[in-house]
Amino acid sequence: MGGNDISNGSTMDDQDLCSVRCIHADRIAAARAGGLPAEEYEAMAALFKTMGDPNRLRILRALHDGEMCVCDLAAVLECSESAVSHQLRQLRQTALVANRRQGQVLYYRLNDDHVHTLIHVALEHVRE
Amino acid sequence: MGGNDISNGSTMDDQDLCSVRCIHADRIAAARAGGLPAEEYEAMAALFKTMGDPNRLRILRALHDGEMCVCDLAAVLECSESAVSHQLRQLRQTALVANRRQGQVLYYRLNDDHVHTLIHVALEHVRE
DNA sequence: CAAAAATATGAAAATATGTTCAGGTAAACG
DNA sequence: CGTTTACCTGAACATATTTTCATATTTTTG
Repeated sequence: MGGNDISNGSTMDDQDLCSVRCIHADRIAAARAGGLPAEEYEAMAALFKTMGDPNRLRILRALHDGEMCVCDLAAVLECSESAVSHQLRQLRQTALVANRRQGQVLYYRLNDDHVHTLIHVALEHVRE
Repeated sequence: MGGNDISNGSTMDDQDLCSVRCIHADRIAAARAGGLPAEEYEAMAALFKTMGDPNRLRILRALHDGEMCVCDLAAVLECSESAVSHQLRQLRQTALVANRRQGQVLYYRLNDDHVHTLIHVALEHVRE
């Protein structure tokens, strides 16, 4: 931590704010160059974080079969409607679900096919 | 909440622990029947939760180009090696990364192709 | 074999997340 | 038009997560 310089053995066209010990400067530079913009990491993290809860996954799986209203989902998950509503908000904010009003009832549905794919791949990974 | 019975209009072969208001008993029963075992929701949630952090996503993206050691990753993420090590443990526990020892250095790599697919689909979703 | 280097680990502190509780909207229906 | 029904929202509490700091472990090197 004593201001140790990096063991630079190649070109570093990016800014070299590397104030810690470095072994492979080339790969570090490459990884920095190939990195995504910060907003995309944030947006993807928000998406995955939203899917990182068993109850929200249950909601998504239930909606896979067709649209459902809030109290239906509460019944499926066996929890309060308020809890479901809070979770649906997160799912809405990450564009995983959308809703449609019919009279007093709001019907929720999956927003697109990405959800199916994500759950399918995750299941494959988990089951191996 | 006063012990209201469900508006049952179809067969409910499962146990009916539905003590809350229900509108569409058919869909509730269907969703319950089509549900996955609890462990699979838990495992998938653990997977997505692990991917639900910008820094861990940066690690995964960096490893996409090839294996890296801990201090390299710390340099890329511009954070402490201890923090990286803690995050790598989570990534190991969800089988997203694996490592290989060469002398003093541990080289980390992506464990399988699921990671690529998940990140690819998530990016698509986020960018639309 | 002792010292150095790379990484792992445990505990503590700061922050984030999920649920419940108690109201608050918006639409329908008498 | 007021009441009912379905849903939303904010605050508060409990729990989980992330980072830092100090220390342990593992492998090389002199």
